[in-house]
Amino acid sequence: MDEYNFKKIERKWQEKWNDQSFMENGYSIRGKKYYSLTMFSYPSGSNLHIGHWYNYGPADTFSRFKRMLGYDVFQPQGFDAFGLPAENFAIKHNIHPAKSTQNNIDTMKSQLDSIGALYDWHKTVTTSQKEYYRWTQWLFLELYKNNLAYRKKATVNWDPIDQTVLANEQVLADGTSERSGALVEQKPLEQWFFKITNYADELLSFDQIDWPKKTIRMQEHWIGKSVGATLKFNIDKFDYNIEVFTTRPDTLFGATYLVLAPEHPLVNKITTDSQKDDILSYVKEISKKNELQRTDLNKDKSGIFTGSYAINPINGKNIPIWIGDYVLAGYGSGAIMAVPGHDERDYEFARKYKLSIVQVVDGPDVDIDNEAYCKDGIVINSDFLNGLSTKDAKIKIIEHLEKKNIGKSKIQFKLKDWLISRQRYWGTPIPIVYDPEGNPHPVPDEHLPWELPDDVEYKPKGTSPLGTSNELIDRTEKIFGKGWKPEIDTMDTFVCSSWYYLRYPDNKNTSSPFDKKIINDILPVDIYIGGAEHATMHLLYARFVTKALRDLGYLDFDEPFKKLYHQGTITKDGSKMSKSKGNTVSPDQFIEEYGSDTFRCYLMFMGPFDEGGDWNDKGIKGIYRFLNKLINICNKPNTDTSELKFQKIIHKTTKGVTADLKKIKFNTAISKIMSCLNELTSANSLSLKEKHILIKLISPFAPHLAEELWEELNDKNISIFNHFWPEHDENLALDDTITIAIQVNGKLRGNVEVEKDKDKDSIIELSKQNKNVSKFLDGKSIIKEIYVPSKLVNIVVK
RNA sequence: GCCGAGGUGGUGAAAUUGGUAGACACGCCAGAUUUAGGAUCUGGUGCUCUUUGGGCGUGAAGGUUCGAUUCCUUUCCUCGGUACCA
Repeated sequence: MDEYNFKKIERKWQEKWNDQSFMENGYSIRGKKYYSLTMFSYPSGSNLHIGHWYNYGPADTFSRFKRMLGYDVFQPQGFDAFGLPAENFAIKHNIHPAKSTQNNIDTMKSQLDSIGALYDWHKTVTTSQKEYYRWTQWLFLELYKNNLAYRKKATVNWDPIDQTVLANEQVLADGTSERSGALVEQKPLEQWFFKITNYADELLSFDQIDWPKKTIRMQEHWIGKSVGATLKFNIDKFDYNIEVFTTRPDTLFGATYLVLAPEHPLVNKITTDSQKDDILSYVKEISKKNELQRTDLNKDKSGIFTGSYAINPINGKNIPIWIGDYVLAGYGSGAIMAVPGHDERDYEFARKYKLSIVQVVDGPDVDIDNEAYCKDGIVINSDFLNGLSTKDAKIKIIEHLEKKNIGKSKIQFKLKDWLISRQRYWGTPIPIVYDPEGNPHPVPDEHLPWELPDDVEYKPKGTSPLGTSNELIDRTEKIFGKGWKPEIDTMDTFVCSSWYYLRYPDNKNTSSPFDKKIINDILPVDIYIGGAEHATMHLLYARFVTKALRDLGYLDFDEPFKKLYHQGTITKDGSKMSKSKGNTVSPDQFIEEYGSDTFRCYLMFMGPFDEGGDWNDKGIKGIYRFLNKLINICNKPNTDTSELKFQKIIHKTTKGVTADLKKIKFNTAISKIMSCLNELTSANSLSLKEKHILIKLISPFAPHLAEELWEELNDKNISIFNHFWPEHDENLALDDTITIAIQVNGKLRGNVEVEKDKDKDSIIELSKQNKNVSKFLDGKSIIKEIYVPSKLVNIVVK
């Protein structure tokens, strides 16, 4: 090759790879399936950013490697095309979202081509197309018919900017919307939910999957299982009772007051007249505060006495009932029994309001005058529980409570059902209609897809845009009868993405979402590569949907993604790239200057794939030099047989690169090839055999250049990716001589080069003779001689 | 606070059953080539000293060991996640 004309080469091979007949030429399917998936993207209309490249480029390198190892690699790509940005864009520019989305997809697709990834484009999906959302609607109806989708009035997270409801997962810790940044409000509305809580326990089992530990931890934490008991407290002078959940029933004798969440329904009913004013103003004050402000109260809990007393069921004592902001309405029953002696929060509250603290657990480092004792120990001051360990006391008291019918053991989850309705336009319509009495009915199959109407007023005004569509209303009445009304909410886009990986393999099926046999053959996904930010949303929803469909008989596996890998984040000057910070780096100028192969290699060379790194403009040059070096080496004259030392270098490199690639260690794999090329520069000539190996080693990293060199030096019409990955010859990969390090008292004093099978004694003898070593031995007595085979000798002297 | 990951040259980083710390690359220095610059090539490049050699060095302080980036204890810092879940 004369010069590295990457523009020409890259354009040429991107076209050829899109030609299915070329890619099938010489390719025999080798029977081992490999489903390699990256998280599909939202078609935004602007160019690909570094994040896309850092996800898709390395993932493609791994897929190509797997293909060359003989796997039948399935690597699809598609578009998560419903969602707010398209709708907001439509509002702003007055373009129909369907149109702008399609434009964006076209741009995005050609952009994706520039990465040069081997995508099975004939298996693509676009979630906003009716050919796809028809089956998202099917999914909804299947769940609905099987009691896994339901409607209820709920206090929900309302985003006042986007004018829609958000899932809990979309509300950030500070109480703002993940999307719009608005402070989220609480609003009671009729909403659709998926019953993900039915699967809470099974979702906690990660036995079958190879996922990053931190992601598993996050899901565990999100699901939040805790084991304890619920118990009922009667209220003195009232006919109500308060139910609480506790993980420490063993400390019931130490419960000295109850606390209700300010929103608890009994608050109004049990507040005594003397406390009414205080309680009302407190509740009012709390309700004005948003989530952020309430969390900020962290350090300073507040509360008010209701004036009423509950009766501790275990000892009959009257204990005051308070309301307090540290009790959450949304967890458990919204009420707690406070055991200040053995709970930090209750302790703090009790101290502040001078409530009594009773110690009921004893342990080695108890200091009840200064802090709560929250550890296990021996139960005291608790009548029949005295002397038991807290563990045994739990069992015993639950038995007792159950017998007396005042409590029972209970497992509580933090996980809530998945709220899927959205008051927005650009999403999958919920295929439900209401009869004149207001009862919901599924839209029958023959009317699916239940199409998204066109004649809507997009502008958000607090009710769903679909409500403005005359067509939808007419359609509903025409099909179902006068007085029938359509559901006007659409689905959360996470519903679309919860099953797209099931649709790829059978994307053109018009009679079902997918063929069971096809799916069972190719799923689960063997490797799923994407950002860690989806840990508790998409990845949890997808697991739920897979399990639900399994139980409904549509597929036979338990988990969608066998192996999960999170690529790291590429930062700029130490912080995340974002438009608002103005620190984004566009790949375009680097592609222009160095080409796509160089760019993607550089991303992989920067550091470990799962750690990401900080972007530096300068380093990319080294990769460009490296690829040019490869061209120079391939340009060297051909000989029949390469010199032995060069053969050895290449086999050693093959061994190392293969091992690194299997471990997804792209950075070290590339550095090994670099070292290899550095050594090969001194060769006057090389055989084609060695050149072929070299090109293959680089091919997953720089696929365009490799194809071009391959075409030049080998098969004219068969892609290098239809050939097998090279295997190294172990004998050639090993060195004949090895360098042994010589230490005296653990300090390096010299080296000695020996044949690889030299015996221990003669190596030690040779070491002692080393000039620099011997001077550290003079006049000393040798205490110990340590020999680490093929590594080092350590002589210990005194 | 809790959970997870991490801290190694001027920079990105290598180094795993504990065995030559800094591979590979950027940058920098010197040389070659060039009218010059750029590009390319060759050599050097952890710090330091009394430099054919030595001392120090993987956030800090201890410990185990013939030998520690690696194992143990204590501690500091950074990043990601989470946040009163009873």
